[in-house]
Amino acid sequence: MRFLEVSASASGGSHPTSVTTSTPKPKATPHAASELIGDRSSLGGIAELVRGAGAVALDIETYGERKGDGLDPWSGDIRLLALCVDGRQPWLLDLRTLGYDLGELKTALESVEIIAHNAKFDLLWLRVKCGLRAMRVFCTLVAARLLSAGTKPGNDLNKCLHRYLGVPPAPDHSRSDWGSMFLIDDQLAYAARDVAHLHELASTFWGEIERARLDVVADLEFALMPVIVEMEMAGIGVDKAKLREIEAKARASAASMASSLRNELGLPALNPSSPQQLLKALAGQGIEVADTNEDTLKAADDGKIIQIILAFRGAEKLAQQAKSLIECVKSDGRIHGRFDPTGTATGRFSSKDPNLQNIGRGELRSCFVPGAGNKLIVADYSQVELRAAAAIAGETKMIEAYRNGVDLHKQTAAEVLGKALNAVTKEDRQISKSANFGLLYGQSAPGLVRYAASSYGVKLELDQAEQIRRQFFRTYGSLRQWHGESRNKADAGAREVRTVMGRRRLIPETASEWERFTALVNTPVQGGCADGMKRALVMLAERLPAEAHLISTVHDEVLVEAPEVMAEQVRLIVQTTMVEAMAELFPQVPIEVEAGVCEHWGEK
DNA sequence: GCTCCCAGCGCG
DNA sequence: AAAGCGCGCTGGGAGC
Repeated sequence: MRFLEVSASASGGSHPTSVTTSTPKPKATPHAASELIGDRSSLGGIAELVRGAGAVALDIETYGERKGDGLDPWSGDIRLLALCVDGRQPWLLDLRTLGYDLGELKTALESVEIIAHNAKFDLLWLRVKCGLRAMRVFCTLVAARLLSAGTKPGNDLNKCLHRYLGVPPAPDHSRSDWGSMFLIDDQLAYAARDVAHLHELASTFWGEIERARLDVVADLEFALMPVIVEMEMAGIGVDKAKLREIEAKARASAASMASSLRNELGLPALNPSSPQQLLKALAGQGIEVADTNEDTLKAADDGKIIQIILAFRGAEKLAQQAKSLIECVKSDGRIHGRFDPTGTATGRFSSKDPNLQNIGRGELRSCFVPGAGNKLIVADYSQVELRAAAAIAGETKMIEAYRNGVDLHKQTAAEVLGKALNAVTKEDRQISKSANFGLLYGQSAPGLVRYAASSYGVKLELDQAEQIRRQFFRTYGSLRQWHGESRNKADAGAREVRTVMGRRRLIPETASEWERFTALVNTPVQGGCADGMKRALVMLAERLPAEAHLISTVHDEVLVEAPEVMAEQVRLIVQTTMVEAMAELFPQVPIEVEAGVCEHWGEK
């Protein structure tokens, strides 16, 4: 199958670590003797040995003022670069003495496979500080996560070394002071130990990956890693002044809502951000509710207080998000959020610092803008999870609709409500939209009522919802059959589920039958689409002109920044590449991508 | 003063 | 009997 070849050029298809079993294993000796290298004349020799080895284990230690958890290459510095080729003692390079120009060593590192635990972290720093562009990567953290997806065994290096190689845990010095004039022996021993076992760990992992038939998806993840490093380094431009305006406005609005709330309730000390206090205050007004979340409040709407509470929350959330975005802007005026391709159980990305995958769809998105002379290309898959589900279940009725260019939500409305296609109202379509997305993953009738209300503002009676649900599965019989099979597997105690690419999610022994069922129907769809998106990103990195950059991705959406003069050309590349990448995983169903050239993210 | 968990909510 | 899934961030509040 062609999709097996996606990473061929990037990761080489074969891993040196997997064929080194004939060469002597690294001697896991103590490393107290490791000394710091601060002399540039050593770099050439090290480069030569690295080049000859074909693969090098790598780890860095960083320092600088950290806000909260974070330390990033735009405010911090690399102190130590630890390298190790198989069978030799590690080298500890003092970059504070050597500087960031690695000379021949840079090109050597770019020509070999780099083995690291959480390689994306190290590679981002080395990319920003030293200009290093890794070509081939083996990340032992990614391997560990692919093997353990769906469970939480703890995948930090200590735990992996212990679990897979039986190496006893050692004290963690990663957060010690790496900026001081002299590093103590414990620090050096720690840095050396971390890289010393990586060849053996990678070799063991590759065996496990192949045994679990996760090699295809591992190759994809490894090929993706340098692409994500480039994306994080590029970052995304923001209009800071506009963000400040939004924050100020939202904050003022929240304050005014809060005070009118205190007035209405006669509670001058009320903190409307406290669900506890709110619950009590509402009870005082005769409004008895189980909790204060949005759906519950809407259901108990008195026409006055509830409205103010919701308005307060909306304004508060907006102010918060704007504020945290402003704080995330680095010295280059851009936001360099983190994307974690193996941050979820299903294979989707997670995103943090800031989370760029939950930015409100309102005015906030218009603050994300291209740099001078550039445009944004904003592209997203159209209803991709529904298409994937149709392909997986073999639901010809849906597939035919897509092939014929029929509006699927409208068709579902017509079928489910027993109307003619041209008699379907806007509200009918909205109901069907929530049915399509919710029922797909096992949503019940009461769940459908809630979902329709909160996501689409559609009021639905329970018996209506039950009717819709029945009719939905009567219409889409193959979908019902797929659910039935999944139900049977769940009842039989299924312990894993896979995407078409072979990505695996383990189902814990302790999972209930219901949890098994939802994992069984959800993962192939969500994870399968994630696989397709990741293939698209790798292919895009190869196809985009050098002046264009991937800058963000949100599950089914991609943002690219490109010079205005080539924006249209880039738009076309993005669109066709995304379609191609996904279609190869789900060839049964047409895949569609909408892509536009935009002045800001909110423009769609 | 710090750490941890929960409720609530933003997105796909 | 009843049940959509997947995330990260924030403030409140409890506990140390």
